Amino acid sequence: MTLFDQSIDRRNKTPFYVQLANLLREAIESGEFKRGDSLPPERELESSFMVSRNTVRQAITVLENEGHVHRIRGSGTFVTQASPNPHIRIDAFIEHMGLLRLLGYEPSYKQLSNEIKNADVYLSEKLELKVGEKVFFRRGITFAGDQPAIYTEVYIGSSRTGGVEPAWDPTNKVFFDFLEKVVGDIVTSVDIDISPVVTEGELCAHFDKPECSPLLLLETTVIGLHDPKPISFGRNYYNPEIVKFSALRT
Amino acid sequence: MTLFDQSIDRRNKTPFYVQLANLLREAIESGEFKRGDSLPPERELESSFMVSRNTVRQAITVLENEGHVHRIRGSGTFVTQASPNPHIRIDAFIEHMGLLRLLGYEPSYKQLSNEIKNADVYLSEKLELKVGEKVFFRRGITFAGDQPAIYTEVYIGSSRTGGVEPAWDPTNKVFFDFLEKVVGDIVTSVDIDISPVVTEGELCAHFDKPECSPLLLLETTVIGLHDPKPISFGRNYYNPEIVKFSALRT
DNA sequence: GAGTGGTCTAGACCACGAG
DNA sequence: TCGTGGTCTAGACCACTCC
Repeated sequence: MTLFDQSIDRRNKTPFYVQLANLLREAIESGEFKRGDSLPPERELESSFMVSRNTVRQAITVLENEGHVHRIRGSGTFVTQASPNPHIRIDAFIEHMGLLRLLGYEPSYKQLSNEIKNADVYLSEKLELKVGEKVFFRRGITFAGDQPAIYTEVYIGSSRTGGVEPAWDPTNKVFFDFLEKVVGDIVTSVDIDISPVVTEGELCAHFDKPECSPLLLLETTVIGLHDPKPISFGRNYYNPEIVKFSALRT
Repeated sequence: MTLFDQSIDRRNKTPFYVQLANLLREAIESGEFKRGDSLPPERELESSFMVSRNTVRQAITVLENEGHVHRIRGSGTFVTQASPNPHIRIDAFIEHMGLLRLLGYEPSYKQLSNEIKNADVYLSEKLELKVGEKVFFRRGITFAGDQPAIYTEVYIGSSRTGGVEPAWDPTNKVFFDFLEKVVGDIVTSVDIDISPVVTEGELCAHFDKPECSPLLLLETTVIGLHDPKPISFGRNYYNPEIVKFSALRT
């Protein structure tokens, strides 16, 4: 089944450009187009798939943003890479359970505590609220099988929940869904600060590691749609033996 | 000078959508549109700036990819955030000297060595060449003022340079230009693996830190246009006190 | 129902790369 | 000079949100 044996399903509600991007991606991943090969020119795809050139360009843009291809004006569109590595794109919008499942693990979550705190100076800056204001705090460990993979601390300002204590429903495993329900807002973006840290104190026990083992810390600020104030601030410590992150510069 | 006081310069060779994106970005950064505000609807921008709606959409897509705005179908386009933090986007295409300059430091580079090695198994996989094949190796430290900021090791397969030893011209400070000249290829993308490590042995001396201090390691594989084989593989250790990375999930 | 962003078309001309 | 991707236009209809 090569690329041109297939076509766009015009009755399918999936946008044409998404369908075409999928076909092209499959052709790349199946090896029909190898690294360094050029893709068929846009005008050829246009006539072959009976769509407008803009639609073709939209499809190729999808692949470009994924890092599958790059375009050279005057020359063509070329297959970049496709190094299938067991790494998670650090800019991917994925929550912890799904992430570990993607890496082939059986994930589980163990809650360590769930309390009400008062915001200190650092937190008040991160969540844009007053020092001393009530914040809901939850922390826990996500396991990959029986290995501790991620230690998480999350803070949610009580003003964002209307003062209501967030009820974590264990049947609802998707953190962002939980967050959206709790604050009644839609998550639009997550700011991430990346830093390396070492295990010390409590962290050693959580990760069952000696002192001074490296961990990756991602500090996440979740931004919502309706209220410009951050929805939550969290610290996520990743066991580098289990969760490996990657990025791509193009 | 508000947004609608300005217009697109049609004699300017800068694409209209770039000009419009710049105007919108300035309006956001100047505070004319605050976080959570909605941008003017696309059809209003279309008529105000006398461009087609596609061009307006292209401009807004630029801002969206930068994380400045996000779109909600049926509602509008909203200013996300532009948390002005002194962090470097990890997916930004910037080399070390420019990066440190951006952070307000006076950068300098000190070469530690420049040698020819034979590829070990790990390198042979990364550079896609045979074990034992000749590789050029260079390592050094980039300083931020007088503080060590980045320790770098770079490997370039000798087959990619035609066997010629790369001559690092100290007047040419931009690494990618150097790389492109050396291998006669165009850099198209850089794969990055992100991991936390701790100082040990030689690294302690390079960074003037005690053992077990955290460092961020970015392993970079540089991909070129014409030859699908990687151009270079490098290890970059960042002092987290000086270089802070961020990412954005949208 | 009115207004918003999302998709799509069928053209056009320009800028660049390579032969 | 020719083929490529880059930009741009002026429409059209759909899907969704909000009133």
